[in-house]
Amino acid sequence: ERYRHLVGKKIRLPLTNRLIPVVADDYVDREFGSGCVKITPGHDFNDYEVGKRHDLPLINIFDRDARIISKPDAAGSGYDPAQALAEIPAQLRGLDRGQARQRVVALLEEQGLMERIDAHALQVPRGDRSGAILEPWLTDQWYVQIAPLAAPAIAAVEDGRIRFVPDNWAKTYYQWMNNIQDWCISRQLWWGHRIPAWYDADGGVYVGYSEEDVRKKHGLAPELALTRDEDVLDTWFSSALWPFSTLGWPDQTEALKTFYPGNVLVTGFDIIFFWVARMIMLGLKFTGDVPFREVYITGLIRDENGDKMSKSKGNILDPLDLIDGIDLPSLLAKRTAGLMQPKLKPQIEKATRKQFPNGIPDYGTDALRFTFAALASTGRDIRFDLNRIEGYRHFCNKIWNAARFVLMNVEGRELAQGTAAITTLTLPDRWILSRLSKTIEAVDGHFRTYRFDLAARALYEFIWNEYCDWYLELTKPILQDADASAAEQAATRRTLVTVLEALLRASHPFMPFITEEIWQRVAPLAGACGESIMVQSWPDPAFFPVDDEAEAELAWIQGFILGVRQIRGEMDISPAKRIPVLLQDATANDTRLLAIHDRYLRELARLSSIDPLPAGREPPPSATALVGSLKLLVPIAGLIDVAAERARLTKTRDKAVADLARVEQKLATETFTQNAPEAVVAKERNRQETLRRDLAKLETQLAQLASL
RNA sequence: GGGUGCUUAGCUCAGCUGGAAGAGCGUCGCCCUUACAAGGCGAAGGUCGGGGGUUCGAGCCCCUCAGCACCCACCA
Repeated sequence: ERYRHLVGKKIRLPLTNRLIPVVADDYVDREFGSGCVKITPGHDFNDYEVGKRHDLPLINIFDRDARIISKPDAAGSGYDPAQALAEIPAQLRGLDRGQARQRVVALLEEQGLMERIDAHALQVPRGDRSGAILEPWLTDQWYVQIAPLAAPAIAAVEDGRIRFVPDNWAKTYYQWMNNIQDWCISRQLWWGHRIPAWYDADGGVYVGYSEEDVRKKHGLAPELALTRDEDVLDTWFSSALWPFSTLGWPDQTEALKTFYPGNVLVTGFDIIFFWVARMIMLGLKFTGDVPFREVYITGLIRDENGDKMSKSKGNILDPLDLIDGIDLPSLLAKRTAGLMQPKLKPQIEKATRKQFPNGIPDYGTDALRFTFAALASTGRDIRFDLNRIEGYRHFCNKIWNAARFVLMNVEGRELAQGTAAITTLTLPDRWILSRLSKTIEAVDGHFRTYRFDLAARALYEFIWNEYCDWYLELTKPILQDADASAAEQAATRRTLVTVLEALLRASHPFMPFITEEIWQRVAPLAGACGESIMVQSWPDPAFFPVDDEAEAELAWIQGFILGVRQIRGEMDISPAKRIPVLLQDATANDTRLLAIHDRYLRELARLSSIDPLPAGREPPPSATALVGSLKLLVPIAGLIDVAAERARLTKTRDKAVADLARVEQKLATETFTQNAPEAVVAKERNRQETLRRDLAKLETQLAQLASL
């Protein structure tokens, strides 16, 4: 190696005249520059390590304002402070670091020692708020020895006394805890818990709860002057004391005994190290028990670009602004106020103008809250999308309107009471009660597993797609039909209210305000009493009968109506126009259901008539839909375009052909029929049959169209 | 350098123990049908990042490659 002959010798450092040793170390990249570097163990992390390996002295040349020292400083070790000062050229003393660096270069040039200067990019640490370059500086700090705290804290998660939800976060926790360093707990800030250490004039240190405690503990004379350490505790040390700050300690207060440990801690994954782990360590240390049983870890809200929201980046969304709305000028002012780096202001303004050209509309508290619940899936990033919150504002509106419909139809009218409320239930009543029961059950389950997104979705789907889209529509033929019996109408009204009241209670955790508002009017009709929905019990799924038969029958009705609607939609037939429908191949069950439920089909599908195709009669040219084996025919003469219907049927046929081919191939594979569970095979067989049947009907229909 | 996670419809994301690809928003048609046009009805749109493997069967399990993100960093 180039410089091997120099290792072990000493070099006289220019400017300071100090003799320094030449050492060899892997840290230096020999390919870079001269392959040599001057080491400064007192002011660089990497150099500090090198210095430690070669036993170099730590020399401090900065004061606390990062100026070159102008008087002896005790910081550092292995070198005489007075000599360190003496070696610094007089014209550098007291200079700011930046100026000092330039002066050093100038001095070297003056002395003819500068060969050349090459520009290169180097990585210097910067303060993340101010952007200022950081200078490592040797100081005395307080440390907590971590190993004795960490071991029990690791064990507590390993043996299940603490459970992370989702549980893969335990890995993150272990990763950190297994590699944890001793903890520097002293901070040079003016706000915080002060370090409980006192010094006497000779540098003696005494630690205790208070000065009084310290004097007693160490038998110090009252006249001995003590000064308390100026430093404060690390924020996370103080935070880790949270259970005790709130419940009391070191005394075993009543509150501590009652409420410690808590059930669940809710926090973001970025806080696992900072807060969760430290609370566990200190909790175990001081009480012997864990501070909580479960830790529910949420994702982090990010902006539309996926960036973490932060004040200094100016991409924060204030929840209040989403609730109440904010105009653009106010939003701009808010995002650019008090910036640590004012130069970012134009950039932030530009981005804000682009993203919110009209400010932010007022979405309301409920919409915001529901949105957060819906977004709380198991992922780690949540990209905040205003479209989502807008959608859920519409959902709030939907509930409001549904409630209006219910109140309009129920208030001041007769409701079924007692057994009549059960015995006279219509099919839609039985169906919606069954669906309600299952929905609550599902929401219940999702709450238990902290899947607020799935719980929110289950409610959303039930309320919008089942209660509003189907049930409310299905009540209209009954409530608005002069021929419907009073008993039926009363039962329907009862069910409208019962289901609404229950779904309000189920939705209340997600949408506290709108549910309360509506509940106040609905509760008396539902026979519920109480001051507020807040203190009502959670709906019990067992209270609403599950009725699979009703669900099956209603599915048939839906299939029928959807079939007609599809024809209508594809053929561009006005929803207002009533059309006739003919039926072919009706089974006994089809005929039975038709007879009972005819009114729902007529109204929801907007039909003028429903007639069986007389036996032996050739069907007229029609558009077709299948409900099971039942064939719906909408005569198309003068109504629709034959080519369009042919295209539509062809598409359906092609899909059936493809599906059938796949199923048959599957069933032809011996290994499948041998190895797959019977239920799965049976399902495929069933599907094969259905597809064959449908396909036959579709082919017939297509042939018929072709003959036109 | 070590670790963790992500990649599914134009966008934002679900998809539970492997058994026929889903939602919202957006798009395209038809509708102001007396709860709701912030709405109703219908439709289009995906070779589940690439490649291998295990399996009768893979969005899901294993390996590998690519891209992205985050955490820790004297040490892993």
